[in-house]
Amino acid sequence: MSMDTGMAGPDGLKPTLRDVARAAGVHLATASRALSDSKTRPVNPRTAALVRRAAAEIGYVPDQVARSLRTHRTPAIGVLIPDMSNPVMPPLVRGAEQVLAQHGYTTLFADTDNDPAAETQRLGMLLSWRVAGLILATARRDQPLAPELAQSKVPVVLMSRKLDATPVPSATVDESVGIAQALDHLIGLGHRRIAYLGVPLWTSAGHERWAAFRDVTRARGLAQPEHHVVVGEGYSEHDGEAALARLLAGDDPPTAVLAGNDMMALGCYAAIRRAGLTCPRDVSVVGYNDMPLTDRVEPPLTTVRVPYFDVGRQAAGLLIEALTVADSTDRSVRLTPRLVVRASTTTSPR
Amino acid sequence: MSMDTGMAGPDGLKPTLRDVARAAGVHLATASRALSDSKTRPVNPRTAALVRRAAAEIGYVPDQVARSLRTHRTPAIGVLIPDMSNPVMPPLVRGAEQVLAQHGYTTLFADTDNDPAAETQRLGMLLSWRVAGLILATARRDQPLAPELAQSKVPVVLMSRKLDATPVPSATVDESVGIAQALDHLIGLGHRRIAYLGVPLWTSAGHERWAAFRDVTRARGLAQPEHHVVVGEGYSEHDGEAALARLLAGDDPPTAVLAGNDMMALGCYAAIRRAGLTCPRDVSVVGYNDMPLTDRVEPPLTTVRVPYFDVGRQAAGLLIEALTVADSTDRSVRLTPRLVVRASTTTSPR
DNA sequence: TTGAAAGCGGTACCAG
DNA sequence: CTGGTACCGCTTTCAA
Repeated sequence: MSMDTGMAGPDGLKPTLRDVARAAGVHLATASRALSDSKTRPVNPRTAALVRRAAAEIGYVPDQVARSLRTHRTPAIGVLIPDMSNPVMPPLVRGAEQVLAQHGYTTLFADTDNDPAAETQRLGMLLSWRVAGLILATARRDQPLAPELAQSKVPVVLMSRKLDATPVPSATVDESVGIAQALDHLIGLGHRRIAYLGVPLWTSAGHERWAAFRDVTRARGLAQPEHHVVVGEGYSEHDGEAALARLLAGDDPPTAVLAGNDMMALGCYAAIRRAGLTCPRDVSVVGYNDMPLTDRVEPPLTTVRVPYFDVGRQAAGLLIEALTVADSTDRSVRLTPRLVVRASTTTSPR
Repeated sequence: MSMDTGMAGPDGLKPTLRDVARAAGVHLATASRALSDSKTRPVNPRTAALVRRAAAEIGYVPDQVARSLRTHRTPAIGVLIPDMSNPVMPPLVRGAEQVLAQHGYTTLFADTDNDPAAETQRLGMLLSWRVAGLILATARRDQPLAPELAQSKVPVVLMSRKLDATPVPSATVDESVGIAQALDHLIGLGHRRIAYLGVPLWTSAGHERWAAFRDVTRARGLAQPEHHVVVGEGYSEHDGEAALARLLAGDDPPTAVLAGNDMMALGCYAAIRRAGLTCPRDVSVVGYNDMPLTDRVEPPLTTVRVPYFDVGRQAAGLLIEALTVADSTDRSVRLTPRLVVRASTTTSPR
């Protein structure tokens, strides 16, 4: 009842700064300064060494929780991901985590499983931790930022996403470049009837790819029949297959297809095969994202390679900047994708 | 210079419990109890409602940092991953995060990039947060647990890994089942000269697969020439290709290959092609992990499907159990993989 | 350069 | 059932 209260004994609980101070024979405050060699408060080098040695000996690990409470600075960043099994996510997260850790930040990870309820729950979790900033890969183009975020002052950066209405800093990819490269490649091969099987428009990337397809085809003077542009709610292999199957059964089947992602492109392979045709001889196919193994399918997929790892790094970089630099104008970063030509595209049959 | 210090004004910084109490016209302590309706301390329902409404109105979010400091309970779990771009990792992480979040825990994520230095750094980070527990997917079979962990009392669970010496709870897969199924499949097809191109032995999974291969071949009475079992430091597609190329150029080339992972199996495809042979006609190939798109390569890969998502869920479950149940015997969980037969295997040519 | 002391935002024990 | 209050572990003024 006398020595068990705050008692962080040598072999009891985790050693605290007090234990270090006692072991080094200095005052608590001195120990603090010695360990966090603050430029502002000088400490006698010999004392500092003493303290540091004592700390090491008793295995002292500073308590980030206590520190955060006191300083109001929480070196932790929340990262919200819609679905980690989407192959574009791992490199994004990996890039972000790498940069964050480099700067001393801990990554608070949350996978929302594309579920709004889960997203709200996770967001509350992260916010209650008083994270210094947030990286969102979950934003939907047409939806506002969660109200909790809007009013809280936590800096937010969007990763591989953008918002229509609200200007939030973001690291994204210039989709129009990817689409233009893909289209010009096909056009160069003589294709004129090019279909677009897009991913849903509720992500900024999906919307931009779709818009770019329309813009570029128009700019190149391609009279694109409306029904050759199909964008639905799905983005799976099956969605790609179904969409192309319909077009191939129609009056004026396309000679080439640009898919909104690689899985849909692979679905096109199936549709082509099922129609008794061959890719690329009868129909050329271009994918998007260059996910792993797309170079190993048959035929190897021509696709747009997107530097997601760098997008992740940049997103983290933007956030760090917003956290450190004072005036940090709301900057955004845009990276450039690149078409990778493989064997799923060839000259137009007609 | 005057209102930026600790000022938690109504429209200034984040509202605290004090603001809530004031708004509701009750005492700080009462507000605390009302919001965390603890079973032990009864609160008048009307008061509670009052407080909750006030909290909602001023947008109060409890400070997890302050709470943790006081309670010594930190609802956060550190998850250490060797490399998120390894296709087995995303489902593992996703599964773990899902369960952790379900139980109110925040996931502190760290990717060590397979770098020991980074691992130490990340571990320190997580430990300084006083995480309630740790999930490690980085453990190397033959290495002891990091000393920081050994002495700290933080519960640890290994995910998809095990340790030789130290008994640490783990969620893993019964590799011997996967290997046995693969081998029996090949043996059933008439193969007798079966090579094993393994992943490195420093993961428990790698070691177990290798050991299982030896055990099962012996048990089935297959006289396996030593040089048909090749295990090196690499596990890439190229490593698989090189290894098999060597065997195919030798005296007694195998008629079938069991690879330690899918990428190596795909490397085998290349080696076979390059040797002027055909898979599966001349050489059958079996992979391991069933990573995405292995069903779309040519020929579709026969491989062992491993339930990594569930392994992740189980790992988190074990940790939760250790955190809640008192006696929590150091349990471990072992899931069962399953061979998926596709087109890269067929009857032995001789 | 170091010691003393005041909290950060909560929780929980104690008294009323 | 509610009010008062001592802290959790650390940083940071203010004095000495």
